[in-house]
Amino acid sequence: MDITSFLELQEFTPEDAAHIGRAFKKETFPKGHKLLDMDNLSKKVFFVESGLLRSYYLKDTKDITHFFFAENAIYMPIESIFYNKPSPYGLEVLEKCTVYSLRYPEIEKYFDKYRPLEKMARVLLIDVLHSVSERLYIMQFQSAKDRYQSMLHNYPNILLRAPLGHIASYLGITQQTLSVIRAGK
Amino acid sequence: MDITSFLELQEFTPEDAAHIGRAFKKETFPKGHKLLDMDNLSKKVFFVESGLLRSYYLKDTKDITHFFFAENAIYMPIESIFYNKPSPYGLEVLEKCTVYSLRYPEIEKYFDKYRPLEKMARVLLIDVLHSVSERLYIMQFQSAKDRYQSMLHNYPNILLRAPLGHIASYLGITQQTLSVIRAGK
DNA sequence: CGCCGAGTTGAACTGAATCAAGAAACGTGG
DNA sequence: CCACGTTTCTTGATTCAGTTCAACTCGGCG
Repeated sequence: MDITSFLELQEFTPEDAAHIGRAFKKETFPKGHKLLDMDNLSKKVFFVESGLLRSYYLKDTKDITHFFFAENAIYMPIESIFYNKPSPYGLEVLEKCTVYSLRYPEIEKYFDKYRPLEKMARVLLIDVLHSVSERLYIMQFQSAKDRYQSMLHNYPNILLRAPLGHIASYLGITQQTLSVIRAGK
Repeated sequence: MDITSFLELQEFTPEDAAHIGRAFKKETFPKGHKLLDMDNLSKKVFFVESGLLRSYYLKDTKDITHFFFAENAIYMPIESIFYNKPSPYGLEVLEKCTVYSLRYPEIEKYFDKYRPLEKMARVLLIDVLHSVSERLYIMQFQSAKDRYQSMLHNYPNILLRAPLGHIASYLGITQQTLSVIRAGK
């Protein structure tokens, strides 16, 4: 879905949606491309039209997947945007993707003119909080197998599209363990 | 610290701080008192002047501490406030406490009149997001001993004030394990 | 004095990590 | 289209951190 259609679903009139949508830059990137490096300060907000991405970081020397972003997902580096600090997370393309991007300060300028935008920003923040809270719960109490089941339930499509190693680190288990689980008992 | 003094630290003029502060209800509760029951819908926002509280929920039949709240902390049931759903968390007094409370919809009414309030609400949300993210990281990668050390570093005072069982469930380990860790070696 | 909740300690068990190979799939160039 | 290296995935043996279960200690308090 393109960004204008997406905005139309968020209480914006078609005209406003089109106008805001035009402010974003549309780009296409190949598999393997790094949209953001780790420990970089960028205030860009990304909207994914198609494809698959992941945010990641290094724990000791291990590459850990922090989150996956597929169609219609939004990624924003909270640290950099609101605290003006480098974000520990990099952003990498797993499947050739088309994304829209715009720096947050530019978006902020539209807040006064387009009222639903500010609400949308807050809802987005709460959604992120929500998914992190859910993740915390899953990590704290579920066994490796249960975590896999949770993911199967919440993001079945990603399971089919992302490499096993990335999924394992996202779930906080080793690739070997995930392989065993997937083999089913 | 009383709520008016707290607000004065947040970009409010003393007059505005006093005015907003007066809208809150100040109450004192004894140890053991339940301010909120589990699975209840309440939109109250709490500011802790003194004492210690914890939010908690039941996992299977086990009582799990979700978070501790001490002096100057703010608690708000995000689920109920923003999604109008019952919150799974209860709120219990661990040490006799004095708290201020006001329903979120009332606070919202002040948004237009007192501009910094909206920003404060957002900063608060981001702070919560921050602490949950940090917690997720700790849970995902730190050993039981490291988690204890993290808590010793981040909230040394709570370690001294809360019962061991509550701290253990907060850290996602059993009381026995925590006891062993604390014994050092 | 004996009870009660809170904390400690130890033995046996277990889920998942680690280490170590090997099998499959994938893509790139000849 | 095949050959080769690289990346991805599977499988098994061993090890270890943390759980569970169960008994025991300690300090209040009726």
